Amino acid sequence: MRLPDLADRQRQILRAVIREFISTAQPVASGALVRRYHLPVSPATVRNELAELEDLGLLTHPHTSAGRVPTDLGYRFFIESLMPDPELLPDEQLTVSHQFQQTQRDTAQWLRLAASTLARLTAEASIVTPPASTGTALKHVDVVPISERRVLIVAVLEGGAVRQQLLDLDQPVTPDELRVLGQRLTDTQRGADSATLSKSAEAEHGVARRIAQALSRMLAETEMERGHDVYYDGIQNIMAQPEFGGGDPARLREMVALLEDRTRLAELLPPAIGEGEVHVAIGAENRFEPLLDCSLVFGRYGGAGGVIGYIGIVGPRRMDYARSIGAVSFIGRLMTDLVRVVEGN
Amino acid sequence: MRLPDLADRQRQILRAVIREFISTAQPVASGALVRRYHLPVSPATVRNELAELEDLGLLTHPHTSAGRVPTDLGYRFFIESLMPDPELLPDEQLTVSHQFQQTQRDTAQWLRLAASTLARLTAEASIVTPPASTGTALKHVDVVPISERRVLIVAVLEGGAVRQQLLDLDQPVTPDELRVLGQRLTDTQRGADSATLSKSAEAEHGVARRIAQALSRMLAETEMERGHDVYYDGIQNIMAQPEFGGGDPARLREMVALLEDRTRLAELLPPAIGEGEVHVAIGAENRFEPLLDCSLVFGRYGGAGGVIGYIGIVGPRRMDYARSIGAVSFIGRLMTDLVRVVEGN
DNA sequence: TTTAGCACTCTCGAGGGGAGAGTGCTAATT
DNA sequence: AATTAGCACTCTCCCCTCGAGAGTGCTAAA
Repeated sequence: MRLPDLADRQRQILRAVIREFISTAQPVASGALVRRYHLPVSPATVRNELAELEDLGLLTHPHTSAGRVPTDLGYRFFIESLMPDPELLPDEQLTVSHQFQQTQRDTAQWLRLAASTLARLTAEASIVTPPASTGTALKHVDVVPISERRVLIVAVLEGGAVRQQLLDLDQPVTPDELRVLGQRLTDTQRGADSATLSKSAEAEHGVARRIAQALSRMLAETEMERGHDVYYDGIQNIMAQPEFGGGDPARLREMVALLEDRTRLAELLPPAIGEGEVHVAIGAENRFEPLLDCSLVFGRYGGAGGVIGYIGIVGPRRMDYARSIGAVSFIGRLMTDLVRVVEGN
Repeated sequence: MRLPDLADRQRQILRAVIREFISTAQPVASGALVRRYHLPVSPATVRNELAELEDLGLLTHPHTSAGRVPTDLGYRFFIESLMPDPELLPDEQLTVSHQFQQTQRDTAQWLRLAASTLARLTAEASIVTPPASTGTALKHVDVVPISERRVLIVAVLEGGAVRQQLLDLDQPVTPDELRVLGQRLTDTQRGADSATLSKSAEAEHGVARRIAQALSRMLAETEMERGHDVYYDGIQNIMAQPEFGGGDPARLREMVALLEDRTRLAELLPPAIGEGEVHVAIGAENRFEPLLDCSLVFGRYGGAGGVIGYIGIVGPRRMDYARSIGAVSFIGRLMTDLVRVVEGN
């Protein structure tokens, strides 16, 4: 749908309506508009303009004698050409950066922090997926003795993720043997995916074979698992929104169910986002029925080494898009930097 | 408060009231009781008994012409002496055990699985804390080269947890040197806590010192952090409960806020639970105001090596206590086994 | 001790204004 | 031609009432 051209005054009025509705959650009346935005015209004039904006499909009426409410198209217009600069304030950026630097350099913690920061900044619910390399390749293997016949296999993946698994052996092995074995596997299997490893395992014997097989399984699970450990936070924020609190509690429950179901959650992500872009899906643009009254603001992070993840927020359509886009964009850049550091370049 | 003695018929009626209220969420009437539980007496007789149970403090009246509702004491009595065997069904136990065995042997995954299983089994919200050893002692150190001047320190702790951290070095180091260094640190520092390590670090020089300091910091953060990565699941379940859906949405929001705030969440846990016990806090027995209408069912797992964690569920007072206790107890035993396996004995 | 009968109480939902808010239209004004 | 004042009209929301229904407590009989 092409966005219409608007006269200056109409743009000004549309912007005011959306601002007002975002902050009050109530249909906006012509009188209130004149009063609060000091428009140099009378309510009657504003009403005429509002009627025209409605004809253009940018606003609606809940009922005859109610104020105006933005439509999906109205929000879209706002985002495309009325919205203020969405960048976060410099001191906010600084504070957030600091928090990330102070956190232990551990991927899981960064993801948790990203989710909670995003939720706090925007006062919406946030979603963060772990960085997943398209290949999930092996980077380093370590075999740690736990007891005489039990070892802990630690695999470091390209994306910086660390996977570990216990393995019971059928014969005792010395720590030295294990160290050598880990070294050899690291040297020969660096960059392998689960299929390659599975093939290599057949050329091995005894303990080495068991371990190679275990590694292959670990990689396979990691490859499958992408999207299964999504981080989310700020459910309380969407519960605080008047449109959900006052309305149908079942609808709200479905939304939370969607967030809690990690397998469905992955499908929420828009099919393809370019690097550094932020994608906004408003209301009915979403595929999921429980989210018809919601908007998603999503971004992608990472990218250089094929390792990417998604971050985003979910909130009511009536959301502060400038702030949301600014926060998603900023945290996305931060996460991209972190992924680069972990990747080591 | 001491629990009163009851005649057989009163016990039977109290049990029926609680069962009925648990399944319908509506005040229970004398007539319905007679009809549905085939009591061999008339509603009038039941009414007399109900009045007496009310005098004993086990039931209440929302208003004059409403049915009976259990009090906290009533639930307590039910749990202590009316409840059926809380053990899960054998085939349920089998299914759950299987799921745990099929999962990758990784602590974080187990915790996630425990939380989601608990939520699914009980249809309530679940909380699971990671196993935390009282000492958080070091078990194994590995230093993985990432690039010429950047290493990944991997520390395996007694509880089976694996912590990793990136470190930038001021001089290049070869992979062989790192392997030797990791080996030496593992040998000399096994069992150390953050304070011990910090002292040892002062005796080291150059790269080894930097790494020992980093290790100390990692341990310190892990020691502090206990309770900061609590797992929870099943928020949608409590949202589906009629007492919350129909009532005050703000109350529900506060509950979710409590669950999402990991620092406060840790305080929820009852001060001391014995090994294998399951503790039930009903309604007003909770310290937190938003949970006055809720019950907690909590258990402890682990224990042998001083490594313990907590699992539990949160739901409305009107909860299927037998099932909840059975589920918490069973998953607790499962987790205890897993911790023992990870500890290696 | 149990039970039938009955008056009494309380909730809940439907129905009925009245107040208030806001629009759309028309006609006057700039 | 654009703007505005004035006004009728519409729709929601809240409060009130009232009757139906459910369930109890009490009394007196079995």
